[in-house]
Order: sequence, then structure tokens, then C-alpha cells
Amino acid sequence: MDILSKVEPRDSKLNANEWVYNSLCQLILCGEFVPGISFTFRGIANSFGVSTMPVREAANRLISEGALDMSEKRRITVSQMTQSKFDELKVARLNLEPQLSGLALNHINSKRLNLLINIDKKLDYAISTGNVVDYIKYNYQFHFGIYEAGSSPVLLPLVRTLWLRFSPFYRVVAGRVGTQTMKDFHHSAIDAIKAKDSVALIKAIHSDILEGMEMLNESLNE
Amino acid sequence: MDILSKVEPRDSKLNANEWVYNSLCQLILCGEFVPGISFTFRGIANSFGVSTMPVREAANRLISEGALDMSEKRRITVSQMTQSKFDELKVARLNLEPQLSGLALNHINSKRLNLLINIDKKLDYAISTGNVVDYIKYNYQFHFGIYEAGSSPVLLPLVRTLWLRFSPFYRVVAGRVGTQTMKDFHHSAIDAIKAKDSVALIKAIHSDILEGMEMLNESLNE
DNA sequence: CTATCATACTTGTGATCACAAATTAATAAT
DNA sequence: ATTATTAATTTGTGATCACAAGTATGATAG
Repeated sequence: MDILSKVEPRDSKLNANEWVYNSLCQLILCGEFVPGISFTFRGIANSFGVSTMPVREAANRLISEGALDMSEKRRITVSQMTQSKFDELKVARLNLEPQLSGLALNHINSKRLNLLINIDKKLDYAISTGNVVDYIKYNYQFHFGIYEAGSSPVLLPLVRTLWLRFSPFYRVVAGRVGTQTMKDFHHSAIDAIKAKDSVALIKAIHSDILEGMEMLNESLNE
Repeated sequence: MDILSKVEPRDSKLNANEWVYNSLCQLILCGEFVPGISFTFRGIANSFGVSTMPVREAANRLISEGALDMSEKRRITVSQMTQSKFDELKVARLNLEPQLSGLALNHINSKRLNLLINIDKKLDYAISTGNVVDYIKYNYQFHFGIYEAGSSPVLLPLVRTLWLRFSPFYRVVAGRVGTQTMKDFHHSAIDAIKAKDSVALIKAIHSDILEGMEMLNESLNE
């Protein structure tokens, strides 16, 4: 697979293993990977032009975070979604992300607000043109554009692992049902941020997650 | 440091890196490590009698989970607690662990219930004799004796990372204030399990966490 | 054509080595 | 005695190698 073209070039002050880890995260979160696809250490190492060493560190980290699986047949695979995993992801997201957005609200300045508005525009455009990959990407950027405002040392990494786990599944479902049925619930979040209304923001994020996870759950049952 | 004596011997069917990881987790969760203590890859490798390779994988995983820090520029340390970390840990625990116990309740059979009752007895004894290390250990065993009943693939690993993060701090505070002021809020949890009352169990776990974290928070501010 | 088994190849794991960067020890200078 | 400078040592990182265990390939027999 041609990975390097979809990945940011290596920053010289970044360790090789961090570069590989960040790149794999980006690929997962932006919906480039599909559940079930499998890799090998040597294969990834070849794609990135590094030795297997930094790949082992990056991939093992993603395995421990639940984003990748080490199959019993000596292959690294993108985790498949199951009903029980999904139910727990929903519980975790609904309990953590609204809280996290509430903590971040005070740190959202006007510059970041404009950024969010801009991302949301691109999101709307992706929906109207049926661009699934862009939809996944900008939806991610919108949520973490909020969450990352306050640099929460515990909740933010936690929530990131949740997204790493469901993003590949998200990609598949979005690709199947298309973007026509997708709605954009981010406007009420933006309004809440403008009004600096913490309760309203928490509520907006909560219903956004609920709506999205409902949609995913329907696809899981058929 | 003499590590091997406090750690389970290596299971032959376990990879070296898993053995090291599990052992380090056990040491952290049972309060054997104190925040600020520092290691090196080669030092740990020597203690375990393995090469640096499996230690790197184990320690890097713990670093990515927030239990250890790669601090300054070349030392692995047990993370120090800060107020913001603590506040987020409290939020995360209160939002995840009660839910997790609720999911696990249906999978607690009478055998496991007896195990929990037994652990709680040891916990009471540790409190009355002022044995801080045992208190930390049995408190952990009690909570995860509940949580692990239902093998939750998402919430359980998540909650484990939370415990990895606050356990060393817990150890310090408990050592300072002693066990005299500690109360045992587990009886109401046991009653709820006996009655198979999900709501009551969730409430019991919630107040147990709240009480414990309140105690920790006081020590953080002085 | 199918099934069985031996062979060749690939994989993750762990050990070892090279190396630059950082820390520590040692020495010299004031 | 204290500081500045240099040498020695230790550290994490990444590459490479050996190896057992898995997978794919292909030959052989029925």
C-alpha cells in the first residue's frame, strides 16, 4: 500500500517511532483504514522506509490502545467492531466527551472559534457532495478542535483512544449509507461556544454523539 | 532494587514483554512504586534478567498509558500527580467505574461474591492493623473483582489505565495519613450485589470513589 | 482431480550492536 | 573552596541478526 503519500513527511526533531505512530493514528482517524485489513511489521517498515524497530513500538502502542489487533496468526489487523465493544464505546463517549468539552470551553478563544466554524463549513460541503473520507476527517477535526482547547492530560488521551477504536468502523458505515442521511448537529455546539454556555455545549455534544452512534448501531444490526 | 522477589515468576507461555508489563502493572497497582522514582531500560532489564528489548515494549506501553513518564531527557519516572490530572481522573472514574460495575453485576456468581467478601475481610484487617500496602492491594482487588466479572473489552482497559495513574499517589497519601481515617464503603456494594440491585451497586461504587478521591484531594492541597 | 505431507518462505520475538546525546566524574583554574 | 572545562560513562534509539513457529507452496500418491 502507498502510505507515504497520505502521511506528513517526517519532522527531523521527531523520533522515528513517534512519526510512525502519529502517521498511523492519522490514517486510522481519517478513515483510510478499513476493519479487517492486515499488516506486518516488515511491511509497514518498508512503507515508511525505516527499520522494524520503530514500527514495533508504534504498532504495539496502538495494539495496547485497542486500535489494532495482533491476530493469533501473526498478523496485525485493524480491529473488527462487535456489539459489546460498540455498546461500551457509546457509554464511554457519552460520559467523557461532553464533560471534556465543558472543561475546554473556557479555553476556546475567538481564533479557535473561527477555526471551528471553518471546519464545519467544510463538513457541510463534504456532506452535500457525498465525500465520505472528508466527512470523517472534518468531523474528527471539529470534535478535537474543541477538546484540544484545554490541554487535558487525562481525558484527552482517553477520548482519543475511543476514536481510534470506532473510526475504521465509522468509515465503513459512512461509505455504505452515504452522507445523504447525515445531519450536522454542530451548529448548536457553535452557538453554545459563542454564548460561552457550558451546559448548552455539553448538551449539544451529547446529542451529537448520541445521534451518530445511533446511526452506527443500526448498521451493526443488519 | 529487588524486583523479582515481589513479582510472579515468568509463565513459560507468556512473552517476555507481557511478563514484564504485567509485573510492572502489579507493582504500580499494589503501591510498590512511589511518584518520582526513576528507572532505566537497562536497569529494569537487569532486574528481570531479560534484554532491554521486552522492557522497552513494556515501559513504552506504560508511558503511553500515562503511568510512567519519559521525563527530563533520559529517565523513566513514575508520574507525579498534579491538580489538573487529579481533577480529570476524578471525573473519569466517577463516570466510568459505576457504569462498569453495573454492566458486570449480572456476571457475578456466588463464587465471585464469596471472593469479594473474603477480600473485603482482608481489607478491614489491613485498615485495623495500619498496613498501608495491603490496604492498597486489597482495595484494588475488590474493585477489579467486580469490574472483571463482565469482561468488558473497552471500559475495563480504560479504567485500568486510570488506576495505573493514581495508585502511586494513593500509596503516598495513605502512607502519610495512615489507615485510621479510612472507612470501608464496600459493605453496601456487597449488599447490592447480593440483592442483584444494579442501581444500588452503581450508587455504592460512586460514593466509594467520591469518598476516596475527596481524601486524596485534601492531601494534594496541603 | 483431490488429499496428504514435506519443503521453502515469512512472521513476531528477543538479543546484540552502533551511535549520538545527555549525564556524571574528574580535573584544572581561580 | 568554588567554579569552569574536559573526559568518561550511561542512556535511549534504531538497525541488524538468530530463531522458533506459523503460512504458503508444491510435489507425490491415491
